Amino acid sequence: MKEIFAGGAPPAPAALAAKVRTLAPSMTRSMQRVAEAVAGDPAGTAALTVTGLAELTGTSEATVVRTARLLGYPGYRDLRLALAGLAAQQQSGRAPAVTADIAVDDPLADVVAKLAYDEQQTLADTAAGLDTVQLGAAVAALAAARRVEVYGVAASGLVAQDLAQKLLRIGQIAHAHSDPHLAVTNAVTLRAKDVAIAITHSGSTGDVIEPLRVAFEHGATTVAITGRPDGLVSQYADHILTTSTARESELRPAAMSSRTSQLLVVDCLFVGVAQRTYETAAPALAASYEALAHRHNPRGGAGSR
Amino acid sequence: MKEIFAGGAPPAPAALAAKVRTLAPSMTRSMQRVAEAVAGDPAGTAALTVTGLAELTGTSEATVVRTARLLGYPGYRDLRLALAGLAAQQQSGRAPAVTADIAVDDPLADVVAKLAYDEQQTLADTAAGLDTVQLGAAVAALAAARRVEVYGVAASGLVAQDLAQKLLRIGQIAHAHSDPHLAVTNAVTLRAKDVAIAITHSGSTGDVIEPLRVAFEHGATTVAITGRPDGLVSQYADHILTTSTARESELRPAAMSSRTSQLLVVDCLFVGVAQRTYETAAPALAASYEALAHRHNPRGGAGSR
DNA sequence: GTCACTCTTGAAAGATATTTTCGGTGCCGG
DNA sequence: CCGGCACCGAAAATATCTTTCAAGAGTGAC
Repeated sequence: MKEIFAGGAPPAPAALAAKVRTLAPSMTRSMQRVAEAVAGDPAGTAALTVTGLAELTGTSEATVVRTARLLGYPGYRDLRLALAGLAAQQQSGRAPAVTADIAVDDPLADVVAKLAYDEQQTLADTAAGLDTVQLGAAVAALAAARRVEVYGVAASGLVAQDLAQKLLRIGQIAHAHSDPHLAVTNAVTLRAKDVAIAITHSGSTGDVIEPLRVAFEHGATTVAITGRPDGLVSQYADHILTTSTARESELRPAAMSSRTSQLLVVDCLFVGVAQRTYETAAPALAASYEALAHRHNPRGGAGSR
Repeated sequence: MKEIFAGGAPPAPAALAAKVRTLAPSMTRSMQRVAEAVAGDPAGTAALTVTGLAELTGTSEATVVRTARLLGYPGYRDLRLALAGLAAQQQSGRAPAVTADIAVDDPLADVVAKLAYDEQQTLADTAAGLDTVQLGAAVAALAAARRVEVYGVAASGLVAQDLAQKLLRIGQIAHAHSDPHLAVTNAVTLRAKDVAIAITHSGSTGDVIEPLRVAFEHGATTVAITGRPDGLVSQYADHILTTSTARESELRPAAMSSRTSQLLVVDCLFVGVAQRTYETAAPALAASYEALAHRHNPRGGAGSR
């Protein structure tokens, strides 16, 4: 046998190109061709079988295997695996361009990446900026509430509904209102120990502020979820939960990231309340799950096929 | 800042963990064991041959190959290459970061951090697993649609509304339906060139499948947004957009992460359509913004104070 | 409870891919 | 011109992967 030397050094990940250069002089012509192909296009080479690579380089399988050995791998199979790893690394290496804004001519793959990245960023910002003291106070109020009313319009209206749905599932009496008139009508009936929550990104949506003001003046505990803690809505809020504001653009309306941010806050509220009222929340969650199970058609779903 | 970190949307090989989670429910027991081993230790399994992995998981070679196929690879060889790539990526990009589940006695700060992290993870998984070809097809159908109807109930109903709201803002005729009866009634009126979209995490929500089926049979283009691409809903869908499935727990209902995932898909659809119909979408967006401006009380809101 | 049926599974045969063997070829120096 | 030597590739040998097939497990109907 030829003696592989190299002190039995295990497969070299990224150092492969360097190794090729180092060992090139000690290689025969055919092996150099193989090594060159490998170093030049790891990704492409990783897709080939021994035979394929042999043909590509105009050599034979035996030579390919010999080259792999010389590079320090037990055989071609292992070289190929290392190559796949290298290719993946190179791939992930060049992909930081997602910070750019979304353009009209961006391919869909870029759109997906950028949106995902932006929303991840929004989540991180929101989590970092959320005041846990205020959150704790809001959770305490909710956990002790006799009744919860949530106000929000448009995109924030959906978040309001989401919160109400969640609270309902853990046995709280909660409703969401998108109709400003009905919301005010509803707010009038609130008393102490009731909780009113207003959700508005701008902090200045009159249709949402108004019911919160009424609730506030009737003695209910009020919470504002807003991206502008200095907005008008805060005047009538006992507890203020701040959502983050991400940059927006023509193709990325503000509603998109504010919604993500609001939903995280809502989730935090929900989990917080569920923790506090665990005794009743857990069975309620289980019960609602049970009750809905039959609505999901088992065929083609559960375990089959 | 708190450093929740994120790491943008990972490329193709990284979709593997997400894919395993998505497809796990539709796997047989033996295949699940294999998938688990693969997802749990990519580096370790990449070093094994079919036989080795079969022995490790206590199954047979055939099962290993079947699992590889289910995960979308032509055979075990290719899965192994992907695994090597994934391992290399994990190696270079640090942070496996296995966050613990949310406990009843977690302090609020932990709850916030865990929820934010989980949702970030969900976003990354969704982006990685989203089929841009299917997405492109769905976008094309929407852009050319005469009318768009979106079906969803409960949590998915809110996502449906979100999509409808967005499409409305760029001048499309879109509506969301949560009432199963009305939804079917509505679906009957659809024709070719109309688009129907069903949103269901389980893929087996009868109340949502039914209207989609009707729309499908009436010649409309149908799209399913689901976490279970093998579910019943897919039978009536021309295009299937897969959302990711995160692990859930008692205090973290599935609805939470599925909603995050669904919303990302919806956003991608929206931006895609906006790009395609930029000529009409841009002015429509601007106009709707203008029309709502006066609803935001200037005092204490916009820039003052 | 039993039967009929489908789905799941692994053993083994079959097909590919990789590694090894072995002999041919060309290049030098004598 | 000839023998020695290193290099190389065809083909055999081996390892690995894929497919087939029949038995076992589970399930629903009656």
